[in-house]
Amino acid sequence: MVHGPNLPIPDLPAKLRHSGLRPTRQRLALAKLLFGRGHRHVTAEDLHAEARATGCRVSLATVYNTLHQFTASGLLRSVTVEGSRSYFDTNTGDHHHFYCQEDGRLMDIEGSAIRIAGLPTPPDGASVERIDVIVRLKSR
Amino acid sequence: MVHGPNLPIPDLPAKLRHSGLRPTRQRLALAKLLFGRGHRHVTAEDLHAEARATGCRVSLATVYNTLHQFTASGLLRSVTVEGSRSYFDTNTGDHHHFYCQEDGRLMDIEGSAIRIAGLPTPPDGASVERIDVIVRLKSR
DNA sequence: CTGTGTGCAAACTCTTTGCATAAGT
DNA sequence: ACTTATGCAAAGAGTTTGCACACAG
Repeated sequence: MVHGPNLPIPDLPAKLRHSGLRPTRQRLALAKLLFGRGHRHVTAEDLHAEARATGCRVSLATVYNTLHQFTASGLLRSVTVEGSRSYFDTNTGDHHHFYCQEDGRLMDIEGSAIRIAGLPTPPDGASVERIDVIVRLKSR
Repeated sequence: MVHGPNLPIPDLPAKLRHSGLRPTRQRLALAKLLFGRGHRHVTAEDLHAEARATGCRVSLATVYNTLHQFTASGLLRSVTVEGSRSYFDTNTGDHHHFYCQEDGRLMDIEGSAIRIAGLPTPPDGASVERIDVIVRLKSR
């Protein structure tokens, strides 16, 4: 959790403006859902459904556009765990994921918790951009 | 590399039969491309194109079916690196991947090379099925 | 023969795009 | 006003499915 349950909502219009995005009604509504409290992992469909449920009229295309704009601005990070769906993660810091295959849920693993040793040097001319660790879970 | 460049081709019909799959012309042709020499990372499109190039008449649907059957039988393993494409890996042993984002190429990292420390205990009722490490590369 | 596998084309899912309309500054 | 964002619907990529025909045992 980044904000406690009842802390003041961060200044979302400023956050968007700071990323060069106009704080439109739709973007603000989506930002509120995404950043309003704690970290989240959402798919476009998830967020679209949530937005509609809270009465915000927004199209799925706009949700996709917005998620990509937020990702490009560094407000979100995308997580790939399986082919079909794309997940977007409000935690843009150093961390990894548990992935529950049964229900398709993601959980953060603190980046500082995991230490990776013995990584070979990358091929010539290439450098490491990021390391993603996905711990796939099955229910026992 | 698992077989040297000119070692005898493994007994593919037996390999398939052992997995409960009838060694049909198409499956044998695909198995030969996949397992004929060394480890490979292919997409369905890749394999389909290769098969056609070597004169094997096989449909894309059959390539998908075959890749999934091989995966279910443990002859292949699927690797997810980004939403759109699915990769299939002939290396079913313990290992991880370099992923070159520019050209979409995968390279194996020996499983014994990497050591992961500090993994938190999985949530209650869940156990670790597999850990995937993807080292994303950018060209420098 | 008998049942499994294959090819084709159509369906399906998730995602992106084009263009007219609406909204922000 | 002027520019950027949105909605809709259609297109697009990758993958899957249904069914008649073909082939392996």
